[in-house]
Amino acid sequence: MDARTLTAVATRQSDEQVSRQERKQRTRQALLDAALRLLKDRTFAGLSLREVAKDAGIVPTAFYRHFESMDDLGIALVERAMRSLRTMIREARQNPATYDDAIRSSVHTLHTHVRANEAHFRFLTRERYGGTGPVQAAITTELRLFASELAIDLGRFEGLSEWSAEDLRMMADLIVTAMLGIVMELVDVRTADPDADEEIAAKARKQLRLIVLGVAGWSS
Amino acid sequence: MDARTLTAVATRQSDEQVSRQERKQRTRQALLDAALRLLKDRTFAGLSLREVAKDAGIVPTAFYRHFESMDDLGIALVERAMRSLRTMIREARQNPATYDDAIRSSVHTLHTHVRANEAHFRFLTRERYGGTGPVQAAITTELRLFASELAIDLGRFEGLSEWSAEDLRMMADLIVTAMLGIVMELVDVRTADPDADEEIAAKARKQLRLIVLGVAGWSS
DNA sequence: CATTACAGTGAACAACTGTGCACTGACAAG
DNA sequence: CTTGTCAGTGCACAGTTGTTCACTGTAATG
Repeated sequence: MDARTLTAVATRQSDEQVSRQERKQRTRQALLDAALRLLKDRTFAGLSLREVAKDAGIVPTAFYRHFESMDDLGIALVERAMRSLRTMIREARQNPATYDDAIRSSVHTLHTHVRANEAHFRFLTRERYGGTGPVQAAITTELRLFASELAIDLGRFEGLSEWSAEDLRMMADLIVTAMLGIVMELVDVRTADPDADEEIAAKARKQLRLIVLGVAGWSS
Repeated sequence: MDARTLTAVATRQSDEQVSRQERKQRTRQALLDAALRLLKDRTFAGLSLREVAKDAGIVPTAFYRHFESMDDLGIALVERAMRSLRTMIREARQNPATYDDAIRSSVHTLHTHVRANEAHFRFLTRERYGGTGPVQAAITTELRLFASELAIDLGRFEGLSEWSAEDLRMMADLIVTAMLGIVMELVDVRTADPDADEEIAAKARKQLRLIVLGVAGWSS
C-alpha cells in the first residue's frame, strides 16, 4: 500500500468538477500530508524536497509552485499543528471549575487530542527542541505566545489572582514544559498500549497536582 | 581561522614521541570534537561523515578506523556528554542541607556546568527530543537512569521519606524535565548576556521552589 | 635489521540532493 | 472560439553523500 498511490487516487477520484485553485490547494495539502507522514521517523532537517514531492505524487520541480523552499513548507506545517493545539486549549478552557476538575479534564483533553493528531504533536515536540533554523524559531515564538495566554488564564484561579505577572509566567512555563514532556512520552510510545497511556496520563495529573499544591505555600 | 587547521596543528605540535595508540585516540578525540563543533547549528541527523572527517583533519575513509558508523560516533558522544552530567550531579549531591540550600546550590552548579560545557548540553537536549534512532535511544536510556538516581536522592529529604517509589519517580521526572527546559533556554541564548543568564537561573529556582512547596500538601 | 600491523591516503562508484530551463495541456477569461 | 495563465512534466546540471578498494609510510614487534 503505497502512500503515493493513495494520495494520487484520492485526488483523482474527486478531481471532477473542481475549480482550478481548489485543485492547487489540494496538492498543497498533499505536500503537507506527505511531509507529516514522512516525519514519523525522521527529523525535518533530514527530509528532502524530492522525497516529499514524490510522496505527494508530483514531480520535484512542481514543488516550487506551492512553497518557496522546504523551510517554507515547514513553517506552514507549524501553523497547521498550532491550530491543532489551539483547538485543544479552547476546549479545555471552557470549564473554569476547581483545580482538581481543571487538572482532570485538561489532562483528558490533552490525551485525546494528542492521540487524534499524533503526527502534529510529534512534529511540534521534535522540532521544538531538536530543530534548527526558521522552523524551530516559529515554534518557539508560537509556544511562547501560548504560555503567555496560559499565564493569563492561571491568574483567574483563586489563590493566583494576586501573583505577579512574572511569577504567573514562571508557573505557566513550568506547566507547558512538563506537559510537552508528557506529550513526548505519548507520541514516542512504540505500540498503542492503553495501559501505558493511562499510566502516562496519571503521571501528568500527579505532576500538575504537585505544582498546584505548591501555590498554597507560595510567597514571592 | 579554520577549525581543521587548528586541529591539525594542535595534533602535530605534540606528535613527537607519543605512542601509536595514543595518537590514534587523539584523532578519535579530534573526530568527537569536530562533531560537537559542527553540531552547534545542526542536528546530528544532518551531519555527514565526510564533513566530520574533514573538520577533524582526516580523509573520509579513515573515519572507519575509529567508528563503525555515524551512529556509533553519536553514541560515543552521548557517553561523553553524560559524563559531564554525572560529574555535575556528583558535585551538587555533596551538600544534603535544607531544601532551600539544595535548590540554590543545585541551580548554581547547573548553570556553571552548562556554561562550561555548552556543546555537550546542547547536544543532549537537542537529540533527547529532536533526535531519532540509536542516538536518541541512548540518551533516553541514560536520562531514565539519571531520573532514577534522582528519585533515590529525593527520598532522603524530610517529608519525602515515606513517599512511594512511583511518586518519587514522578517528582524526579518533573524536575528533570523542568531543568532540561532550563538548560535548553541557557544554550539557546544567542548572545552571552549575564543578565539573561541570571533571569533564567532565577526562574529555575522559582520552579524548583514551587515543586518543593507542593510536597508539604501532598497526599498520594 | 627484517617483518608485520595498521592509521591514514586517493581514486572511484552509484545514489541522491536542490534547482534551472524549456515544455505541455487544460482551465479561465476575453 | 481564441488566447493567456499556470500546475505539473522531463531533462539536465553540478554537488554531496556513504562505502569499496588497493595503496603507502611508519611505528611496533620479533
